Amino acid sequence: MEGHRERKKVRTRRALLEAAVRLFSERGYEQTTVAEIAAAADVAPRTFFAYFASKEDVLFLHAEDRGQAMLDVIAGRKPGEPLGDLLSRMFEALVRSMAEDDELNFALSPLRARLMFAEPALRARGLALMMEAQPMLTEALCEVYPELDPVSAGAAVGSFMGALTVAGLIAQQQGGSNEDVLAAGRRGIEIAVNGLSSLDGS
Amino acid sequence: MEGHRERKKVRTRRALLEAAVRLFSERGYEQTTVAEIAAAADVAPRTFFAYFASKEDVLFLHAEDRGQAMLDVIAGRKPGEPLGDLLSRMFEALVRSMAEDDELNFALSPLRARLMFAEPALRARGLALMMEAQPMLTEALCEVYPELDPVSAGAAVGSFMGALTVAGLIAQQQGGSNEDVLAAGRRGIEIAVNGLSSLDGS
DNA sequence: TGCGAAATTGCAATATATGTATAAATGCAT
DNA sequence: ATGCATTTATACATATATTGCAATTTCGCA
Repeated sequence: MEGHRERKKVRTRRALLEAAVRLFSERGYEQTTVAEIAAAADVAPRTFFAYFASKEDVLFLHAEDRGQAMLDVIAGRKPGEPLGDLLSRMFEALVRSMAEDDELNFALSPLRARLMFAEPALRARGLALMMEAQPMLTEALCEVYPELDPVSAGAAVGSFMGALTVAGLIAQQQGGSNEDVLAAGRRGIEIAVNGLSSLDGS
Repeated sequence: MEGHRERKKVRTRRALLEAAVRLFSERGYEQTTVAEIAAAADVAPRTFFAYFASKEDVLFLHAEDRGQAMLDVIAGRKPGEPLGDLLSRMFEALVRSMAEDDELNFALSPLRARLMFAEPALRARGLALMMEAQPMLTEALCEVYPELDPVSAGAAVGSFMGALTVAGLIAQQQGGSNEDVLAAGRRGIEIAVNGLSSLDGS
């Protein structure tokens, strides 16, 4: 990866990324144009699209890595490990992967979280990414739980991801901190594992 | 609703709708432009946006009605009714609402399902609509289950919707018929209600 | 018939995104 | 170092969605 060329590419990418994040922070996502990002990074507007497929993509880097992190956990199911345990481990791996996420050293995650809450376009994109991952997770799950039919495996993945996502979303909407959101996610997992019926008699 | 004016508006809306659906079927969603839809409906391109807020909107009519149908079921919780029973009734109401959905008489749902499977933009939109509804459902649930904290209620909604959605999605990806998809959704509900742990010992 | 409201339209403008061709920068072999 | 090949950056052009505004047409009704 040595060479002037590679280093310059990294520098340009970083410049675009920093410019985008700064402008998004200052003026909001919709109010920032690709042309402005390019200008702030001192490149031509067209060049932006050589580095990022779309304006949204700036905020969703390494999404595949996170999917892969989840798949890895599933593939490493311990013998006889119950579904809930495995999926809980998967969640913790996801959190860890997100914490290490930042391509560069400044914190992208908080901004993304803030913007995803405010900008419908970004919320939709985040959801879509998560949803697209679920059939893959389902397939992986079927392989390590051969007794599971695909529909049931899909239901398991959907129930799990849905519970932790919406629980986290509610916590965030109530003004919770990152830790609160995380705790809500874990609470969601618990409920998904034990079933909704476990909420009745409490 | 009498009057030449109203009738003409309905006719124009219908013409746009039919043209859009036909063109989407023939060439796909991305390959169809708003200008073409307008031309096929014999109106000016600008007029399209007087009837539909966006190109996507053509395929997501009455989404609020379906959300309302679900909210109505929640608000009508029978005394002491368990969470799972209520949510199952909600699902059946949703299915019924979707069956009655078509604004006009031709079947929009199968096309929408097919296109949502093929076109990422539409998939994202459908997901977003569903996700946006979940906090509302959560709030409604909290009102009729006062002992439920918001995060748990959110987890319940998310688990439920996630399970039925992904189970249905998997069934569809496996080439299932509409009935198969519906059955998968019910199976997903069952799993969400009983909990993922119920899948272990089977 | 003619007035006022509503619908339709045309035109302009902005933004994302993509294709294409050209120019510039860079790596490499000689 | 020089020249060639490859990559990168850029300028230009284009397609499309979407919105604002003004003009115009159409319609309902007094």
